[in-house]
Amino acid sequence: MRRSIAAQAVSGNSRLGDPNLARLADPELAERRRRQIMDAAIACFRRRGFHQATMAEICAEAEISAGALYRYFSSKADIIGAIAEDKRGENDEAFMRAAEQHGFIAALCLSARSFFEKFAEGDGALIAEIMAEAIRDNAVSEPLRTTDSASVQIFIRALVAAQARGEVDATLDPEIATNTLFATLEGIGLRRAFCRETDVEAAISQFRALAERYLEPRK
Amino acid sequence: MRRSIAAQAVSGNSRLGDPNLARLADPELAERRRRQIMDAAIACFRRRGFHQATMAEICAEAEISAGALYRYFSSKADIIGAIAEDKRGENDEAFMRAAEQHGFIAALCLSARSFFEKFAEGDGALIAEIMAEAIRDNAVSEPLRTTDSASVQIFIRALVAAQARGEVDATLDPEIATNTLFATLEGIGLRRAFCRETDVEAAISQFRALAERYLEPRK
DNA sequence: ACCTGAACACCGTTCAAGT
DNA sequence: ACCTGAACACCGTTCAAGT
Repeated sequence: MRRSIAAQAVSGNSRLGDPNLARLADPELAERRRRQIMDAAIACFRRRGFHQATMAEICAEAEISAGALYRYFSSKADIIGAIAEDKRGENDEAFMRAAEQHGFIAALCLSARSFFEKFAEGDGALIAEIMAEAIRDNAVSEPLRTTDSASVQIFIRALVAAQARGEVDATLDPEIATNTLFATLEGIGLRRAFCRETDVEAAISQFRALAERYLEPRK
Repeated sequence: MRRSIAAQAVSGNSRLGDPNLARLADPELAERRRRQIMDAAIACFRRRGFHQATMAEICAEAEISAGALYRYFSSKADIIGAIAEDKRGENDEAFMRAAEQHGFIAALCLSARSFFEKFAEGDGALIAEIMAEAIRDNAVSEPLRTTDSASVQIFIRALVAAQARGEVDATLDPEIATNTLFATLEGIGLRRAFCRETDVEAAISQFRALAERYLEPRK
């Protein structure tokens, strides 16, 4: 998902304080270069993984020199952080519409599908690597948490609406429940990738069964 | 958890076919050296992470030369694989006893506690890195899956017993339910590490609420 | 300002030489 | 057989020099 420069400026941009990147004159060129490098890096990371892919490969793929790359990203970890930040929130709009039209659980399963499809396409290890890098490195996780929070807020709103409709148990704390759902989604995706199970439909029905029982109104 | 040489030989040992390691004469020395290297690596990985820790550091910590290390492990990934394999199943015995005495869900929360404590102690990134490495590299994941299967089998047996007692919904498929519980455990641990939430009690109650609702008998 | 690419520092792995 | 440690191949990052 491409994001406008305005959107970049609004959300937490970890590069603002970087002295190395402070003297970029043309913001449009900067955005184009970042996009160019990120696209190249995505291709390389998917092919070989974050730690296997080399900066030389990314430079070749982006048709740029190493020196130029480091004008726009301060490190390899910075690139993966930007990629992850960019990918999050892609499905938020689709989720919101689906939640209004088909209910919370149906919308949840729609998000689950697009998430599980990434694992089936072989992005599982990359997602785990991003996770590891984010847990280890605050510089990676901080901007990611900002984006994550935005998604969580959207899901919380939809969950509260579903509780008001009686679709979801009203005694659940909306924030905890949302975080739990996000956690189970990631957990199921990672575990299935670990077990080499690539059936997306099976993953969705596994997640759906869990979500339905968790969210079901008690009496 | 230290495992006997016999146990090593029984479970899937990925080194058997390695030509480099074929001519180890004294199996007792080999086991001692492997232990020595793994303990040193655990210390280094915990301090600095899998990719940050260098082989030189591990060699220094283990008081062994680089050449000697490579007699017992074929690569850095091989070491993390052996560590992960070694750590799995540590709690299986404790779980089994607790399941018989205090019921399935209580035993589950006991396992959850020791798992979440690892995250609180700062092993979250390492667990994610092991996950990533296992997803990416079959040589890492194969022995891990063997150990994982053994744990799953134990939990399945306890789950079936709990279903027979009416403690857990009998319509749940035991294998799917067990895998789902493992996935949610990992997912909650990783997500909380990502969010920098280190409260173990909160993690357990989050997991317990999910597990209780998921497993509760329907009518 | 923006870029290039050689140079630097470092790290995983190997291998000739020693006991 | 078991070990050492220098050497090798490679990679992330920097920086002097060019436009």
